[in-house]
Amino acid sequence: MSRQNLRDRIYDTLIQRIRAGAFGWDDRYVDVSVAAELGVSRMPARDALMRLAAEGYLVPTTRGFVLPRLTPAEILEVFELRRLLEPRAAALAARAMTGGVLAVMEKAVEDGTAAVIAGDGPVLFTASELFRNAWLSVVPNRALVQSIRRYFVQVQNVRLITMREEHTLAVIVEGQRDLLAACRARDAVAASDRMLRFVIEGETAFRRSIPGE
Amino acid sequence: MSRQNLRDRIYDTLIQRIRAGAFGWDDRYVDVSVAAELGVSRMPARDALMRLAAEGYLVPTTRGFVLPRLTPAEILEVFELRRLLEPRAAALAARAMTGGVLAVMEKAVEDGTAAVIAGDGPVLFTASELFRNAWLSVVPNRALVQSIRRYFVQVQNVRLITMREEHTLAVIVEGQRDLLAACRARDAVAASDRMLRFVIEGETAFRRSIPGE
DNA sequence: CTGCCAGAAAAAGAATACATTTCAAGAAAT
DNA sequence: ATTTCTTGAAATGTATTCTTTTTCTGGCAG
Repeated sequence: MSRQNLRDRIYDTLIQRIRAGAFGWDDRYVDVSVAAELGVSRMPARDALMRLAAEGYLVPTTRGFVLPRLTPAEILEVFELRRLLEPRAAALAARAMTGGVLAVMEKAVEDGTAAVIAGDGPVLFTASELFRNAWLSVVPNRALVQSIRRYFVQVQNVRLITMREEHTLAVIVEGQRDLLAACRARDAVAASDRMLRFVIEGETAFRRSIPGE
Repeated sequence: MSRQNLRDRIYDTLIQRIRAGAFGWDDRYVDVSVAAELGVSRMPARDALMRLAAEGYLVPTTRGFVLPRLTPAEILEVFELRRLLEPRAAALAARAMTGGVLAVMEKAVEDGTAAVIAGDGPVLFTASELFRNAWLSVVPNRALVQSIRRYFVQVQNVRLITMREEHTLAVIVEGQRDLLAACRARDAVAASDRMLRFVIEGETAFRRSIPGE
């Protein structure tokens, strides 16, 4: 769905890169560079960057836009948010689940399972994103989904760290499989419970990975 | 707090107007007009307007920026978010409450009480905002606070509607008074419960105000 | 009288040019 | 050798101008 105006096209391009993890912590986005690379003038690039900053995906510095560097404490704050929002969202999704979305989720779980066996973190990362986008798409509360999406970039950044451990990979796919089962059964309660457990497991794994804790 | 760059100054000016209700439902903000009025060029005005749009204060149309017209369904979605987040936030605030913030809250409740007696909606509106900003400022979870702040613009828009009823005004101040008491006692449980009740009361009042429901 | 089409005007999108700020590297002085 | 000041490059902020898109209006035809 290519939009008409350059601003949104550049926004889409950049956010894809950020989500894909193609953008490092030491890299900087500068409007002129982005504009030159994508063959437009500064203004659309600037608009896109400022929008990304307003949404929390980037932070503006006096020397380019960079990824927000989160302290462990801030990441734990996000986990608290996840505990509050995602169980409910999963419950709503399970209740409103459709066959088409279910199929997408099944495919993602299959790919994720294969990735775990192969020990391939990046592939599992992509599959997780597909899985998540699938069930979020049927949640009948746009405000709730938007809130979840807003912080989820940061969740992905954390995953890139914690997913280096063998055990974590298995936990992720296991959670997805159970959530899929709950959605297939339209069981909102089971979906809620499993999602809460999933978030807590993620938090536990993260706490383990903090050096000084 | 006069910022350095024009963009933020204009942003502050416009958001004040919006919050004060000085901007009507049929009015439009156009960058050239704003720029001419405030004596700057189009770009800072444009940046400010786009930021306001990104934050949900305005919606961009092909003929200027206007106030968002939320459907009742969308507003109810926000109420669901509030039920999920605000009780927890209130609990955290009560536990972490400080004397200085408590004083601000007390002052806001006093002003609000006077406003209810005088039947002055706008003054209560301002007092509510002060009250809310006060307790939010001590919540030790910035991600949570940010999520709440993001949707709160829409809450305020709803309040401007529902606060026309006499009864609603009293309910708001009553809720604030109880919440203040819970915070003073550092009682997180009471704060959580009262906040949940408060949100539900607001939702109920709103449902009543919907014509076709 | 009504409906449709064309043209004008208004507003946003985009590009370019100009100004200001900030960081950092290097030189000079202590 | 270290610190501080100067200077310049890099990046952001602001302004102006041109282009594109959309809407409103007026006139013409059915």
